[in-house]
Amino acid sequence: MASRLARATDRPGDGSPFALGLLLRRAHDRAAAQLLGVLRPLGLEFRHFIVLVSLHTGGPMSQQALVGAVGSDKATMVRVVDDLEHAGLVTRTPRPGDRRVHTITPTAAGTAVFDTAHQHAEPVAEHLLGHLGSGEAALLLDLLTRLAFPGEATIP
Amino acid sequence: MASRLARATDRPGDGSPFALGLLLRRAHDRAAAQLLGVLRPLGLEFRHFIVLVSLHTGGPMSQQALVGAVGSDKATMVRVVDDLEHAGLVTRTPRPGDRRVHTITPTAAGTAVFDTAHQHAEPVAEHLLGHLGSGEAALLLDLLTRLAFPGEATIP
DNA sequence: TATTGTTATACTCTATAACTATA
DNA sequence: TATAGTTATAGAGTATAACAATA
Repeated sequence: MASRLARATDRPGDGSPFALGLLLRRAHDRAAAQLLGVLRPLGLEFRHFIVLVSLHTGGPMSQQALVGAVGSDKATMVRVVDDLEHAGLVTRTPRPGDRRVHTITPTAAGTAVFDTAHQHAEPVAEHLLGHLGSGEAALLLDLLTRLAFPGEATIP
Repeated sequence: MASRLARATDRPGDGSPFALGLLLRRAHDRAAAQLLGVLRPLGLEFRHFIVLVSLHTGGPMSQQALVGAVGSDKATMVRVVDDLEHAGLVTRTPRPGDRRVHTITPTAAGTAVFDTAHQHAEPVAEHLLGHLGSGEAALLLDLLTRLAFPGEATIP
C-alpha cells in the first residue's frame, strides 16, 4: 500500500512534512551567502559576528558566558576571541576578585566594524526581501520569530 | 556620529538588517534538529536523504546528475552513494552505450525507507508549526518559497 | 575539589588532485 | 582529448581530553 503522504521535493510546491525544513534550509543558505558576503570584506566570519552580537546585546561577559550565549564550546571560543583580540575588536581583561575569569569587551574599533557591517547589510536585506511586499516582509519576520522562539510572546 | 540602524540581536524583536538571516538560521536549526531526529533511526543523514529526494523527484540519474541536483562534488557523492548502496537503498547499474556512467536507482527498500521517514516526520512537522494557525502555516510556507526560489512563480 | 581558560589531539566533513576506464 | 567515476590526500572546522591557574 502506497503512503498517503506527499513526498519531499527539492522544488517549489512541496507539500510533504519535510517542506518546512527544506525551505528553511534553502532560504537560509541564500540569505547567509549574501550576508556573509557583507562580513567577509570586514574580516569577519559568522562565528566572530555572532560573538559581537552577543557582546552588544548582553554587554561585556566572560568567555564561558559567551559559550552559553552562542551555543559553542570553550575551546572553540578561545580561538574566536583570539581572532577578535588580534584584530583589535575586543579586549580580554581579568575580572577583579576572580582572576580565572576574563571579561571580553568590544573596543571602539569593534563597535565601529559592527556598525559598518549593519550599514553594508541594509541594501542586501532589502534585496533579499525585494520579492515581498512591505507588509509581507514584516509578516514573514513575525512568523519566523514565532518559529525560532517557541513559547516566547511575539514582540508587538 | 552613531549609526541610525538598529543593531543585530540574538533575541526576538531584532529590527536590524541581519534579522532575517539570524531568524532563518535559528528556525532552520530548530527544524533540522527535529527532522534529523526522524532520519537518524532510519540510518539516514541529511546528505543521504537529499539524494533520495532528488531520485524520487527526478527519477534515476547518474552520479554526475546527482552532484548537480544537490550541489555537492563528485568525490563526496561517491561516498554517499556507497552508503546508500551498502544499505540496499539504491543500485548502481552501468548505462548501456556508455559504461562510464552509473545510473543510480532507488530500490524498493529505498523507497520504503523514504516513505517511512515521511510518516515519522508528519507529527514532527505538525509540532513545529503548532504555534501557528493553519492559515499562518500555509502563508509561511508560501513566503519562504518565494524567498528560497526567487524569480519562480509561486505555486497556486 | 571545582571552575576558567588554554593547549594538544583527534575526528568529521569537505574539497582538491591524481588515477582508471571508457568514450 | 575529454568525461564518469574512484581513490588518495589534504584542509577546515569542531569536538574531546589533558593541563595550568585560580578559587
